Parts: sequence; structure tokens; C-alpha cells
Amino acid sequence: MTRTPRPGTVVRGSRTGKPVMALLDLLGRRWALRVIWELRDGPLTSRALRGACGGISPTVLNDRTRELRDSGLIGLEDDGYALTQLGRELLANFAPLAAWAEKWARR
Amino acid sequence: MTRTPRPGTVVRGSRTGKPVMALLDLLGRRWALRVIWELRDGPLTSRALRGACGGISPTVLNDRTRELRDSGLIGLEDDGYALTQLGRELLANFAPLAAWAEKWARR
DNA sequence: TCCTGTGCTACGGTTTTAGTAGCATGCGTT
DNA sequence: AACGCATGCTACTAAAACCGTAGCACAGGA
Repeated sequence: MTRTPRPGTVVRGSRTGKPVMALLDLLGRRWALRVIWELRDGPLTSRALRGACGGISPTVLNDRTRELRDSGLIGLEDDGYALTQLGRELLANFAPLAAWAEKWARR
Repeated sequence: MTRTPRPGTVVRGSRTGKPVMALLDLLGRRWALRVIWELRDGPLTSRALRGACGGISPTVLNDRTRELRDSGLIGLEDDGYALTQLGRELLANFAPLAAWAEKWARR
């Protein structure tokens, strides 16, 4: 179990404390981007999220959800895991990703 | 050494072949996002890139650069590693990330 | 009470990443 | 030629992260 990267602290590959470095560490962990992506259309329960991620180990899923919760990107409500306002703003930057990937596939 | 995720093929967590899933697998590997990020201002030699990433293991750096080259996101020119046109288009989506991270740090 | 679904954990094995050292090649200088 | 130096890259061992199966503890409904 690893420490959740936080802005203003030393993270993997950077001791500057620059927020973007903490973000890149956080998002550069396996399944982190995918989890955010799968929550784009609304809340998912723990098990539904596991299914959506198609085979993720519950150990890792739990690590990621905890990190993302600690970071304020997602939250756990009555209807399951859901993006916070902050998380939705971050996802907005990734929204064009699917379109870009389609173009990428055609290269 | 792992297979480079490609659109149209089975990738980690998805057998649909959807391009965005291959992309999330590719970018979800350690240092992948960071490498792209560090190349944002221009080409870097292998060693300069290693320095920019602050302590990345050369083994992993080489794995990532190979994957990103295979994927057409970066290239190796006379002046070192550089984003391709495709890579720059992808990075454009991440450009707002630094600003978002600043806001995130203030939460 | 029994059944079901929830979030989550234990644990053993595999894969990935880390860290140090160094190789092979090319290039300019002496 | 012989040297120094920088390049991209690899070998090797150890540590960390991840996987996969099973199952726990709790809550709500029948």
C-alpha cells in the first residue's frame, strides 16, 4: 500500500511539490484513469465498477478508489462511487480522448 | 516486457478493441504520462529525459519510450525524443492539466 | 432467520518497476 | 590511430505493485 500523492509534497520522480507532478503520479497508477473514465456516466457500485473495469483485482480497485477519494476526485455515496465536482472538471479534459483515440486507431 | 496496447486488440481490462481502452492501458503505465509531459517544450535526449523524469529507472524509460514510439506518439530524431504530430494533439488535451492541478492543490 | 448485495480484506503467486552498473556505437580531437 | 565523451540501450538482482481466488463483516428486505 503506497502513499497517496499530494500536491506540495515529494512524489515519485519529483521533489518540487508542483501539483501537476502529484497529479501525474496519481493518474499514472494502473487503473486510475480507467476508474475515472468508467464513472463518466454516473455512479457505480463497487461491484459494478469492478465489472466495468473488466477484471481488475479487488485489491487494486480498492487502493485506487481510496487514493482517488483521498484526493477528492471521487466520493462514495449511497448509490456507489461517483465523481465529485472536482473529478468531473478533471474528466472534462479527458472527454476528447475517445475521439482522439479513434483517429489514433486509423493511423 | 509487455505487449504494447493497440486499438482493435485485447488490452488489459477490455476485450472490446475500443481504441480508448487501448489508450487508457497505454497511458496508465508508470511514467507514460510523465514522459509525454516532459517532452512538451521540445525534444530531449535519452539522458535528458531521464533527468527530467527525476530518477526513472532506465529499464522502464526504455520500455515506455519503445511503447510510445510503437504507438506513434513520440519519435527518435537526431536531437533526441520528440512528440510526433499525433503526440502533440494528445498533449493538447492535457495542457489544461497544470492549471487544474493548481486548483486541486487549493482544495 | 435466511437470503442478498454492499464495501472491503487475506494471502500466495506473478508481473512490473527500481537501481546500479556497464555495453556498443558514433563523433570530434589530438 | 588512440583517446575522451555522449548517445541509446541492456543485464542483473531486489523491491514494489499487481493479480486472482476466496471470503469476511455489515446492512436491508423477505
